[in-house]
Amino acid sequence: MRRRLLNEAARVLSEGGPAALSARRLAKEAETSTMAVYTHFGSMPELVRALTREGFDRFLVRVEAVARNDDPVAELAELCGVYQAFARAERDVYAVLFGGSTLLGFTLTDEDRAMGVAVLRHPRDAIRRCIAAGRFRRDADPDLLVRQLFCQMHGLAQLDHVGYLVGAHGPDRVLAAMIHDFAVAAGDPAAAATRSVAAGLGRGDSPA
Amino acid sequence: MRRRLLNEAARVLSEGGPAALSARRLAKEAETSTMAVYTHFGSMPELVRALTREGFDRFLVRVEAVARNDDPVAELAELCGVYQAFARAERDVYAVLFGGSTLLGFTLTDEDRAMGVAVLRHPRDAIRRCIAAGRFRRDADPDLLVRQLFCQMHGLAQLDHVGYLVGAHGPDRVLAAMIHDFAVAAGDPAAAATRSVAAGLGRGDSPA
DNA sequence: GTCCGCTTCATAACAGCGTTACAGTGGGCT
DNA sequence: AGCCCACTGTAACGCTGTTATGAAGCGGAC
Repeated sequence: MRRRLLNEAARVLSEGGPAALSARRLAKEAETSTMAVYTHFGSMPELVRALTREGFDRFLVRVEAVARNDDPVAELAELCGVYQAFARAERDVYAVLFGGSTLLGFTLTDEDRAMGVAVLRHPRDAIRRCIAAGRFRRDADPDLLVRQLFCQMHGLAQLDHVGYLVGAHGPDRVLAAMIHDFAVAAGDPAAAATRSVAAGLGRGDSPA
Repeated sequence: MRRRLLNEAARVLSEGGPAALSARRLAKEAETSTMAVYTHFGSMPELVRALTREGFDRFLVRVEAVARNDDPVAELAELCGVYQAFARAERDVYAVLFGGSTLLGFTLTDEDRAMGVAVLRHPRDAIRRCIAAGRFRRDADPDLLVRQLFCQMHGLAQLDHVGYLVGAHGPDRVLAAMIHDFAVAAGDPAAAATRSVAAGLGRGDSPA
């Protein structure tokens, strides 16, 4: 029943948006009563918490699927592409994980956020390899840089979601430019950055 | 009454957060009945819309208060500082303006978003002056760059709000680094960028 | 002055929400 | 068999946004 409630919750959320997620709606979809929510989760916010944990897991799976290769800048670009692809594929879940969406009063705990921070290990390692490979400056600070990149990726994902990135330059164009400029500012030659970004974003699922 | 309801709404929102904003609570605070909301606004979402319009206005006032000076990169940095200061001063309003917060079912219309996009005119003009002054590359695209900067500013503001920017490097450090790297990638020499960012963020209200 | 019309507000109600108290109901273990 | 415990259906409480209804006040016309 627990599994079934979570599955229905994910389905209702993706099909009907955050407003459609209610205890009574869930009970109807799962062919049970609202009590099932309280025996298995305790409250609706706790059910949402379970949803976020699965969301973090799926996010981590995508990120870990990025293969290590001999061009760390391309690898970093691919990680960014995966980030955007996840944000688009699971808009409403992403909004809860990183966008501050409360969704029935649920708010992230420090422990929840730790799961999000844990994902940053991968881009930070990629940045370290960029430094080791001589692409980024030797005195660059991976911890600071990964935070900057995190802000850029989240800002892009959410502004796109909310509808602010319409017009001349779409989100894909902005994404490529941001990664390119990020690498250049970190020390990568412009031509090399252009090549690696194209290679990284071309690999795997396009965020489009 | 209309004014009074809006004032009380802004107060309740800032004091009690989004969850505290309800028609009955508003009616009690403004010493009237819930009907007042419907005669003056039609619905609660429409009242929220009125709140957002005032939010956009206050945002624009802050941005327009940034004085033009002979260092366009510093001016750009100051604009970024003002952006962060506004996001922190009016967290919940900002979350509705740019963060996709629904707040009683309200969602932005294209017209609403146009008010947000209008604010971007100022940083875009600053970027143009950076190009004209020879600080940024002559072939830089202001429209693309301002979108990149927008993403960075929003990502920083919201990740800070949600609580993801704790630890070694706080939001102020990340902000300075992002603007610096943004300028460097656009063509500004690192030393000049460092100086201008320090000057721009030092001016006016600190985002801290 | 008196009446009309219009705006505005108070009361009460409806449907929905999360949540809870209570009364089973079923299956597994002794 | 008997017992216990996890589970669930029903109904209710207090909250939400919203609406129907009626009353009150105000401004202008005659």
